[in-house]
Amino acid sequence: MNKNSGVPKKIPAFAVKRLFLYHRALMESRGQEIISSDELSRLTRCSAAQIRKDLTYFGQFGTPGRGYYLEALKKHLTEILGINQDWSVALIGLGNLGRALLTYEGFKTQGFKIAAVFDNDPEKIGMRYQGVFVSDMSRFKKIIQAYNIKIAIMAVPPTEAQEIVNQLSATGIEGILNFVPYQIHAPENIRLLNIDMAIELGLLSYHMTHSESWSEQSDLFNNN
Amino acid sequence: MNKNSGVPKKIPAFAVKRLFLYHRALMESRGQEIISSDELSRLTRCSAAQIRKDLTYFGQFGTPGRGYYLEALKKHLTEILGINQDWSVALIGLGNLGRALLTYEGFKTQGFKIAAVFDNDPEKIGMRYQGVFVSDMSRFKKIIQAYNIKIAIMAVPPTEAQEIVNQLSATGIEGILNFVPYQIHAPENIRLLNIDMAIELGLLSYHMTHSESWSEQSDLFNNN
DNA sequence: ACATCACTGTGAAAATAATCTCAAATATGT
DNA sequence: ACATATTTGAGATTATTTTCACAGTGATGT
Repeated sequence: MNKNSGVPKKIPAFAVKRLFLYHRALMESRGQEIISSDELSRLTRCSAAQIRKDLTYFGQFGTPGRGYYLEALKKHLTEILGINQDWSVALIGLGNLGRALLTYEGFKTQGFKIAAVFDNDPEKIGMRYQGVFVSDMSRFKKIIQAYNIKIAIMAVPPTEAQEIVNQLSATGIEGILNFVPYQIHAPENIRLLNIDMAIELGLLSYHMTHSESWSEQSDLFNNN
Repeated sequence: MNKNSGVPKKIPAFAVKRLFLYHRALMESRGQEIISSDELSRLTRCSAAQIRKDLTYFGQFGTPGRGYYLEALKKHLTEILGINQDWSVALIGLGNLGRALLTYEGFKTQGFKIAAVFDNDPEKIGMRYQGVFVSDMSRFKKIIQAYNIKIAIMAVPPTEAQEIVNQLSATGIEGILNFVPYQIHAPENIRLLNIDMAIELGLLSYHMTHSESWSEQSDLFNNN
């Protein structure tokens, strides 16, 4: 029926997130030709059945009686998740968090490269950090289009965030990874994904004090 | 039936996460006595019905025909989420990300205070950063117990992460907010919550290139 | 006092996601 | 060539979460 025929219709949002987890676990695995869903289950703490089902949303990659060929599966996941292609991203805001994100190794390994940095501090504009030139925010459009940037990482003070998102709308940016702990409203043409570290910490503490009423295998704790 | 009778049995994990969102939106609201689920819906992009249902997991806070008294609801959420109490947390790893987390304002506003910092760089040990003393990791137990710390934020190199988690097990730490992009296995007595910034970025790019096959109102994008 | 309006709280229905099961497929050993 | 052991793939089942729809409730105006 659905043997690799393009992209199937309904893929659970969570399945994709888990696929990234599987991918990472596979990348950490070395020196074996084959890996079974059961082994991968132990590595990721996802059930073997779930792993198999998640994979079948995208095709048939396994060999019954054997398992999955490690390198082949890595390759498939890399393609499915789009990690094979490189992305140029813009970093907006070069405060403490911004500087940390600029040097963050994790982005590079997934093909993300910070190609442009924006700030509105005159002291920083014109400087280079980690080899990347810092531009004034008034030059958003020109630079984002010049580098064909589709994704922005936002780490600015809360008061500035909404205005920046509004401005980004006209630049060709299609997605924003937002670290600003403030409720932002994104225009239609932009996808906004929030990482709120304070909320995560709050969630952890809530969970610690209320573990009884919370299913042990909560998604929040397995898939994040 | 279940009128404030302690904590109800089954609360969806996501409901709690959304409660944090509601709380933040309320904190950003000023100058009105009452707010309706409909107004809060516009602020948070969660449906009004969902807001009402989420709230009723914890009690009845509204007034039919009116809405919710803003200050009273803030207070209730603050209590439910445990934001009224202060938490001392430990920061492990004082690299670029660690330093950014040390100065992150978002934690403070939710009652989290970084009371101890650990690193194994001799250059940093013994120094003060942001007024907090940096200790050697060999002194985990003593310091964590002295400050009655229950939560650790981990931002160390991937190779060290698992070993540190193993060590934390004996210190009284009950929860870890992990920023290390590596599959960590936590012992029974520790709750591990991962924030993988690279995966989030990957998820965003996947979503951008596959928006058709993805429900617009995906949880991953609304509740994070 | 009564009618009207507005909005909550909640059971029921729908949608979504996870788990269970097992037939089918493949390798391995005899 | 056949029996056995293993593991996938996927339909069926179960569980969970969200949405729907409206009865019930408090406020307001006449």
